[in-house]
Amino acid sequence: MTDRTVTLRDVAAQAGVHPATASRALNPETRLLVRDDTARRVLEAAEALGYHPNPVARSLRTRRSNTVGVLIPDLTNPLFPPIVRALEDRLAAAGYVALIGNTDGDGERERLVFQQMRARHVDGMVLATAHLSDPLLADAARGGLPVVLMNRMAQDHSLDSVSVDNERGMRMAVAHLVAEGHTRIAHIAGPQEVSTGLSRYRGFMSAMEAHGLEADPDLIITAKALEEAGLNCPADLSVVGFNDMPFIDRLRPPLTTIRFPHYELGTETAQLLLERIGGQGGPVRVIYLAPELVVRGSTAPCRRTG
Amino acid sequence: MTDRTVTLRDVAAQAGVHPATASRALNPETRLLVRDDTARRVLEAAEALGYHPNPVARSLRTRRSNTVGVLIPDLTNPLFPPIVRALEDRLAAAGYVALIGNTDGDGERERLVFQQMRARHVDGMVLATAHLSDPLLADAARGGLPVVLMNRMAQDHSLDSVSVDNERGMRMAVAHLVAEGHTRIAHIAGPQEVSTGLSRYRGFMSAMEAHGLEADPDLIITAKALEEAGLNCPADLSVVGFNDMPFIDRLRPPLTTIRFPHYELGTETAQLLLERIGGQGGPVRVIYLAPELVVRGSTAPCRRTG
DNA sequence: TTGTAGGCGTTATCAC
DNA sequence: GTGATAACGCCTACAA
Repeated sequence: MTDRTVTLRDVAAQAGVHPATASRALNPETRLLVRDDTARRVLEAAEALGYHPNPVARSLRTRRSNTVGVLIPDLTNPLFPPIVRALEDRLAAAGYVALIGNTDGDGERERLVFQQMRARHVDGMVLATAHLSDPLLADAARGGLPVVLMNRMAQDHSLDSVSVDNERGMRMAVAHLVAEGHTRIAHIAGPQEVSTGLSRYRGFMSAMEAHGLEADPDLIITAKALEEAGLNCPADLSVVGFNDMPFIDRLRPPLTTIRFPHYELGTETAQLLLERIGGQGGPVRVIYLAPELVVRGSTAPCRRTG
Repeated sequence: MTDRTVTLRDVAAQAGVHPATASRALNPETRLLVRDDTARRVLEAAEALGYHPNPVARSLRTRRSNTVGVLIPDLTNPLFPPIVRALEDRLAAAGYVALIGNTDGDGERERLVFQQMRARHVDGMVLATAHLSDPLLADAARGGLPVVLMNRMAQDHSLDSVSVDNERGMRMAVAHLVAEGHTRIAHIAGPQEVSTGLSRYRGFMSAMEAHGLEADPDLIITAKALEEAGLNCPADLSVVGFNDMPFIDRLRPPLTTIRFPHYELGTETAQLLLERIGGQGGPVRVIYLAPELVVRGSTAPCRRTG
């Protein structure tokens, strides 16, 4: 039993048919073109020889790599592991593998990695990076490469995207605080150049307005170091965080958060991309996933009100 | 400017040479076989046409995929993102990409994913999974597929491996507690079937012995729910954790931990694998990476002693 | 229903 | 130094 890799010819020879016939028998899509017992013979031969089709040869022929590129800023950002895990699970179920590229938010690296992945002939791309230049995207679209944006949207809604609903999440946070009797509500804002930061700001402002509260400009803060200012949470103030994470319930006090369905974000993205790769057309889809409010110890009724 | 993919023939035609010559000129390894100005002409033509070699065709011909399989239990285990990130960084620098497979510690899935990756003709494998059957490993070895174990070792040291030194880490933990005056030291043990659990147990026992302390069997515990038993840390007892993590310094009290160099674990593993893929022989290498003690608030001098 | 033939894009082995 | 040729393993018109 030598270890030479067994090829389609070997299977065909063993089954006493032509390689073309063996190919047809082995491929579920074309099996019906071949007589039943012939097919069976081929299948048996393949099994007996331990035949595995060479995906490289197949790719060269079919011009599909069963491979998908995924661009993220940084895998060690705790946001991404569940997303990537979900992507890989869903893709694997469809016979695809993901090539992960970390860009660290560097536009130049994004460009580079994007092109390397195109060079590797990925069948589609998932983009979770913020700065990717639109020329590149337009280029990909023109070349017919399916692209799905993840947790990020095209300004003009010109591309498929799957995101969590940051604006809605922020409204839930504000509503919760209002329900606890709070009226002086601050917003510690993230960078406004990326869509998540902007959505949250928008959500904050619209929620404040909806509740008839004034958003004090002095309470829209960009730094993040006020816990140590001698204030006690939740006695002196309530805090709602974004993005639930492991261990965040072990802080003192446990942090009330808006939890986003990150795993599902990956699943939905993969699903949409697979449909596009499969040739499914249709209008651009912009999908939002709803967040959830997880109430813990960092929020409490307002003392002045309660 | 039609969008047909530009191939080597196109470049050759443009440069007025034979495709074989163009190939030689384009490949750094063989460029010296071609006359300088010819090479330059080819390079210019390639540049002008925006030529990118087709890696699939190249793989088919050279039987190398520039691809590496990585089997881990679960990417969402916070241990793995830095490791995987490091692997990908180092591999990317060498022109390789990683295919990640999550196995959830399920032996059957491990087998399956392993074989799928072989079928995809990966050039090497990184295995961070515990249960992989040795027949499979032997099979891979026999087939000449480079394999490096990560954070796991072959019992008989028959395979390359890179691990953090759990035993040493445990000895550091015990030594720290002893230095604080503690003598009644418990060990909350992980599963003993995997090498990490066993190494830590061994380290614990040897350290206790080295310090002339008796390891009370009642204090070797496998469950993990004793913090809520009305004990105050660090007043009533000191605690040392394993595996430093984000946010673990925000617990109350901040957890003293043994920190392992996870990023470096990935880097070293990738490095070793790349060398093996590159045909570098030599004896089996078993590499250990040293841990570090990070003292925080969860350990304090023993009251009885101090 | 099955066989024939050609090509996917590249590189390796010959010649010249 | 360069060109011709074949082959990597597979798929798919087309012909029989």
